[in-house]
Amino acid sequence: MASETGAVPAPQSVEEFQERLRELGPSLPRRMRDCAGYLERNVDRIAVSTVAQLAEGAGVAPSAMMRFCQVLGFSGFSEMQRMFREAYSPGLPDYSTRLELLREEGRDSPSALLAEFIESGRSSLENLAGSIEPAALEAAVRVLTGAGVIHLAGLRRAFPVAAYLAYAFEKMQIPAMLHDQTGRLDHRHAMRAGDALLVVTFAPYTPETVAMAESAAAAGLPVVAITDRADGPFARPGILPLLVAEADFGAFRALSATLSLAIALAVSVGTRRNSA
Amino acid sequence: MASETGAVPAPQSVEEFQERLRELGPSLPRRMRDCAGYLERNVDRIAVSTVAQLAEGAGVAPSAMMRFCQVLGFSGFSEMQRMFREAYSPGLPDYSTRLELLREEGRDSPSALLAEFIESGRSSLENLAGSIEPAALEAAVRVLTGAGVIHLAGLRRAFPVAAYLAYAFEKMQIPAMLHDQTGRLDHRHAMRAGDALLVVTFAPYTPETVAMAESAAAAGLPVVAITDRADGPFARPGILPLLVAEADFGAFRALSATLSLAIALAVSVGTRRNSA
DNA sequence: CTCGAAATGGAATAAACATTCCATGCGGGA
DNA sequence: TCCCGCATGGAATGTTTATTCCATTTCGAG
Repeated sequence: MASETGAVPAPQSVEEFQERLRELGPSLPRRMRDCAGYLERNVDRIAVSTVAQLAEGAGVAPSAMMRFCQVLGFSGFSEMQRMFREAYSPGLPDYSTRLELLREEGRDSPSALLAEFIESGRSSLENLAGSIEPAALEAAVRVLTGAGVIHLAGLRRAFPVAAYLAYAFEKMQIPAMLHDQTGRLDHRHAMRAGDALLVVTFAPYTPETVAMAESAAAAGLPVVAITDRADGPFARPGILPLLVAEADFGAFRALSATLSLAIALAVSVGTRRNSA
Repeated sequence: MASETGAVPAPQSVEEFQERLRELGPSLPRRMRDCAGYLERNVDRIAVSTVAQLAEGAGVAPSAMMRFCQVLGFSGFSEMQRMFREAYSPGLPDYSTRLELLREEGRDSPSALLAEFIESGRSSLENLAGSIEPAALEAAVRVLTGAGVIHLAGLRRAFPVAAYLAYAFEKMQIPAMLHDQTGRLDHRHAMRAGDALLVVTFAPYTPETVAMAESAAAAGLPVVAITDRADGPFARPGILPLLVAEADFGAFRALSATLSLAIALAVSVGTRRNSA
């Protein structure tokens, strides 16, 4: 019985586990597929649940869940759970403890404030991971890769993002121009056919930035907009919105998610252009 | 037996739990103190361990660990563990699954790249939470709160941070000046007695920024430096370094931690100045 | 429609586990 | 020094949980 088809070697890590789930997902009988689906969507619960709880969540009998573990190559549920319990630490090992300690410095202390910004940054990042549309991102990269000069616009609190994009493009030797309104100079006529515009702006939108996006779109240039609302002034043809919901604390936000998105966009474009 | 001293109400959340641990830590018998100490340092393992495992880790008998749970106000270990297992979800519900999905778009896809930046951002934030010195932060806030004009310097990849600080201070109506080197104009003589300088720079340091910090320090102005290495040019009297280790992915970093620190600093200063 | 193989759910069994109880040890006060 | 009371560890117990087995159902091929 050693060389049977079912004698698979059993996943050694959470990554292998997820891979296995998806690779044999479709070829499985119905109840097994229910198990696979539920576990895939609730990997994080495996370490802290009983067979019965997971089975109920998946809508199957406990024995079905058991058999599923064995199909995956484990000797049983316990062995599988052991793997998850051991791999459990890296998540937030003493992260919340650290935050706790920072907060304890006092209600209005700088440390407590920092803890809040760290926390909102973290939740913004998680949110971004779940809400970004890979297809939209891919489309944006394609548009910018094909452009002659990439024009960058972003003012007020969006300015740091635009500035960082300008730095990154320059580093990668990609033609880009930052429209920073120095001297109130409006360089919109620097945008020529074949160029593209990348704007960054959040509600309430800065009029100058919106105007620039509209004039570019009217001229037929492709426009990519990093923004925070789907119903803003960028819901019109010719403009490709990339949504990022940044959690703010008080009147300010830490821009973690926005900058991550921006830099990923820039590096993708850079990689693709320089390898062509 | 309702009004006995030992009839404590039992913690309802992880925070309350930690608080309770610390408040009755010193007053406990030896073995109980061992339990408290070990649990405090391994809060994250409680949800995924058995009594026996925790007891062994703490170097006590299982029954001692049991009694400790009851001292805390729980009916037993199971009740305590239930609390931790339930409180466990909010952290990363399907966060790692989302990242996994993003990565699967393809090795060099924009989504996969974004996932990497999100991940390094998150780890930078966690790192910052653990490495920041509340005392140093407090000192920096005090220095900047007492200053006349706050001068801001940061070029190249540090420029977005300096720019965001300038935006935040302006919003809060705090006198600040961004030294952005437009027109190669060096405004260092705008720094007068009573002012302070806040610089942002990372290794390899931009010479202009370093020079500005040195000239300010030489003139006796207080200088706060947001930077990434303790052994840089800011290891000298008169300069207060705030260290932030930003994980970078490839040649770029997402600046999440740096910006969080910067904005926390700015808001702290703003709050304190405007309430005075 | 019929047969056979695979799948399924539920009940029975076995293992792991939490919890309690009690005998023993240890330290502090008289 | 002796005694009392609390603290402690280990064994016994009862409960929860995993696991296996088997009767029944479902599905697909002929």
